[in-house]
Amino acid sequence: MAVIKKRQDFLALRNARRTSSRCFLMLSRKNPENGESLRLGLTVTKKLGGAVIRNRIRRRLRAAAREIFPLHGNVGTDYVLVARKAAYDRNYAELLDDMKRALLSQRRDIK
RNA sequence: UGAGGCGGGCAUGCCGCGCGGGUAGCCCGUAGAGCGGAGGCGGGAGGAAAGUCCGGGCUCCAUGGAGACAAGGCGCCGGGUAACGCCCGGCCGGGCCGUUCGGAAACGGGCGGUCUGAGGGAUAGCGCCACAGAGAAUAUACCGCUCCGGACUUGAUCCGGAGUAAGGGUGAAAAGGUGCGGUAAGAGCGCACCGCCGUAUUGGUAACAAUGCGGGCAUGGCAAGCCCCGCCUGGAGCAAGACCGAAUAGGGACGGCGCGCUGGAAUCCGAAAAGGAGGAAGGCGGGCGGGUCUUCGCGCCCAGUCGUCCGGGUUGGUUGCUUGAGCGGGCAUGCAAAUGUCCGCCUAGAGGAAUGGUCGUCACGUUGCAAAACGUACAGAACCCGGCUUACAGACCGUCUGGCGCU
RNA sequence: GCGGGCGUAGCUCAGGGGUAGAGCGAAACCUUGCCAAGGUUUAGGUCGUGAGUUCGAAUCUCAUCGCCCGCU
Repeated sequence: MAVIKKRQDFLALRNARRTSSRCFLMLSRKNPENGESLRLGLTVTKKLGGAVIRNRIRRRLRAAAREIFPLHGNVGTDYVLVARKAAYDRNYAELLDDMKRALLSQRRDIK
């Protein structure tokens, strides 16, 4: 699972399919350059808090993505998660569940 | 026993699965490897990492000297330090407390303790000091006080003149204070004490202090108003900078055409010291040279365009990148900050950026009979140090202060 | 990383040591058959917060909080 780094790549997702959840907003877009792998980008804005809070949110989302994406993610797709405040202290099991639902929802849209 | 102040260090630990970096060797993949994979091993945020308020190191840029100006900062003295606006010690001022002396008291002085101060200069100059008040920096006669003259209504009267800063009142501030003398009433007018100014001596490295002598006192406050004096400061910042290096636009060299003013060399044409072609060096002028200006120098530039050839910068990669004014301990010097010396130790180096979830256990706190539940601050390195400032749950150690209880 | 600016009435802003102001808005009244416009009057302020300098601070100084902007 690769990481989206460039600003341009993030901007490409601006008008993509979006699925809202309590902890995040998920955006996804088919990217033919990816081949058999998928890419993930995280957006955690300064609005959510200081460095400590932002780091924690980033880590939790990343840890959850490591578990869920290989099982339910769509190959050859760029995903971006825009974090929301709830990601800071939401129960971890619920966070995993949210992410799974979001991915399945996105998959259904493709079909 | 329970509070508060000050100082010091600590900042839940352990285990398993994950995450990022490193790694001698081994195994697998591969034609092979310095590449990739698996496992093992070792290590992985702070006291403030924060704010970016100061001071440095480091790196690059800038042309060298002299002078002036500007801008900004600092400001008692001595020491510490790489340096500082920081730290330590002292001086002086201010607040509070205690004690003592004088006094009827108010209050004033001495000594001690403690807290605290952006603490040079206000007789270098300029400026400001609202309102109130008679008068506010060349001080000032409103009510008063005193004396003299006059009036007639002969009195706690009125008018005029002179003297007077002791009293009233205003104000943040009324131009030394208190007391005695003195006087028409008063006044440093005179005297004593305190304060102030000057000066000498002594003590102290010094700030300054003590004492003597002289001076009736001339010198209101504000410089975090302008300013004066002394001292300091070149600019940018690791996105600095270095190396490797795609495409495309741009750069350099050579040649052609062409090129501010002046100047005219070599060379060529010509028989020629005539004339012509030719245009170099130099001069002048202009521009740039990291705050500005002046002066003396210095360096670079004063077109472009076409053709040929050549090497450098942006994306990316590598590096800078962690051994350092380092940390711990002992000893010595010093009141201390700190310094010296010896021994030991190596403790993050990421790059859209590593620590999350959870099981159990441990510590503390709250709730609860208990089981247990919940909570554990402020907060995340980004080149590195020294400070300052701000945020902060909790418990620990040392020290000081007064309270209550017991002996 | 480096640098700059702002914070004053409900809103937009003046005031740069001496009693906090203007415009718009709000409220009441007048005017009108009613509304608008117009007129008169009134209320409304920890001057972001905390210290310091000063007799006196919105103003000067320092610290702090929040917001905005620029350069690389």
